[in-house]
Amino acid sequence: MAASSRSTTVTGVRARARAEVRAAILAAAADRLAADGADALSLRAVARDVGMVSSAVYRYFSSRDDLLTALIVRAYDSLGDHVDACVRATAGRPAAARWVDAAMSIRSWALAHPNDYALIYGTPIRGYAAPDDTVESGTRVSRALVSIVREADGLDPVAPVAIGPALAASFAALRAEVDLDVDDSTTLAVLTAWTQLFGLLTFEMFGQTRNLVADDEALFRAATTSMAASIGLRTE
Amino acid sequence: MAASSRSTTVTGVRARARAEVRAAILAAAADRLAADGADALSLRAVARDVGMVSSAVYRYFSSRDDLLTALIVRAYDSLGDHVDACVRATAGRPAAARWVDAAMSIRSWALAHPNDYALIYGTPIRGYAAPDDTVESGTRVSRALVSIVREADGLDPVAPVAIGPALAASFAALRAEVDLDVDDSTTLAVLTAWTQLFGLLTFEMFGQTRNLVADDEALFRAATTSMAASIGLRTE
DNA sequence: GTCTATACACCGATAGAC
DNA sequence: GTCTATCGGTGTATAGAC
Repeated sequence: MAASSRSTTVTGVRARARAEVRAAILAAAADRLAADGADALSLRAVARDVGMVSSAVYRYFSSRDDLLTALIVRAYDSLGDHVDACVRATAGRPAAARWVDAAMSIRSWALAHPNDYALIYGTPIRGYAAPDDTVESGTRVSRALVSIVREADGLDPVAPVAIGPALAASFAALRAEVDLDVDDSTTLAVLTAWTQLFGLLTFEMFGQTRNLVADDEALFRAATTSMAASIGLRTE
Repeated sequence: MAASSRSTTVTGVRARARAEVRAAILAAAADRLAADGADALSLRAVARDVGMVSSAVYRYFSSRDDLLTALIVRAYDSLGDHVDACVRATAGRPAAARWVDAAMSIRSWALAHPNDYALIYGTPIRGYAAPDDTVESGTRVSRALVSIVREADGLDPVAPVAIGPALAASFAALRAEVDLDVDDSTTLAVLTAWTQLFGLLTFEMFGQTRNLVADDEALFRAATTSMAASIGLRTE
């Protein structure tokens, strides 16, 4: 009799209830994260918020790190959605402007979700190796930026840079991975622009540029505009 | 009689003993930091290492944050010494090579002291506003990089970039602060190269570039070489 | 002044009753 | 699957011995 209740319908219901509780826990954890930051995210506090006892949460997330991993994926997807929407909305416009717009949209997301930004681009959690789950979500932003280069209506040639054969091989594999057809110097320029974008943004988010300039947004716009030019993206 | 012992000599001895205990605690904390990272740095563990009870440590550091602040200053100075030595050692050589060498020395320091790097360039400590003590030590690296530009034997002109009047005013103040005499476009190029350097390094240190290229050092060298050129630093 | 001892309120995690 | 109880750990604070 007990065995007969193990139908797919019942397990389906159970699985759904389980997924709902999991989602509720995750939502509460996201609220805590936004309010207090990842450091202060306590599994017990999350449990209290959803009306459970702390040990019950362990049925849904095997550890605090597991919960954080889910929050990382959630944050990556949130940023990915944000940037994808921006890139889609600017389709057809000049590539240089699209690059700057995408950069500005990343910045606006970061300013709106500072603790999420810190979670994914800040110091990794101690003894924590990002599971494969996070990799796919994590590359969405890079792919969105690359798509702007790919869809550009012609690229101005960039100043040639000496690149060794080993690095050139890595670049070729990278281009195949993201379906981009440019030369090595442009590949380097894209990578450089990418790291510059997040370097400046991370500096701003983490206070390294405090009192550097009066208007952080203006600096960010100028810097990303400059980097768009260095890739060879055209302004019209 | 008790009052007579309050001579400057005695307080001098006391102050010295106090400084020595403080230094011992700080050294133990630095060891813990290097071994386990800032997250896991516990005041109690440090106290055990130096043979004290946790509450006794509070006589020397008013809180865990206070101890972390001292470690931040220590890390900034360690990096500052490292880069200063590199910049001094390359005096007279072509500016582009000096820039790349300085960048490589920053990277080698980061690789040798990953937890110190995370402490100063990673996610800020929760609810922690860097005291003024850390600012002076924190700017040493930037000043070292700027000195390479300042001492360059002529700069190639950089592509002009449109910069608004407000940002130009900030740039002028910045140049006065670091004693650098270049135009606005070059100022932006220096800032961009600076953020690119730390952006790529942070990406590497925090695992964001894992599986991106086979040789991270080669990428770093190529990227910083490219940025040196974008500043107009000459190769001979 | 410096240290010990102790207390408080948390935390992540686990064992085991129901 | 959810609960209570518990363990060993933490930062922080205070009282009091020397």
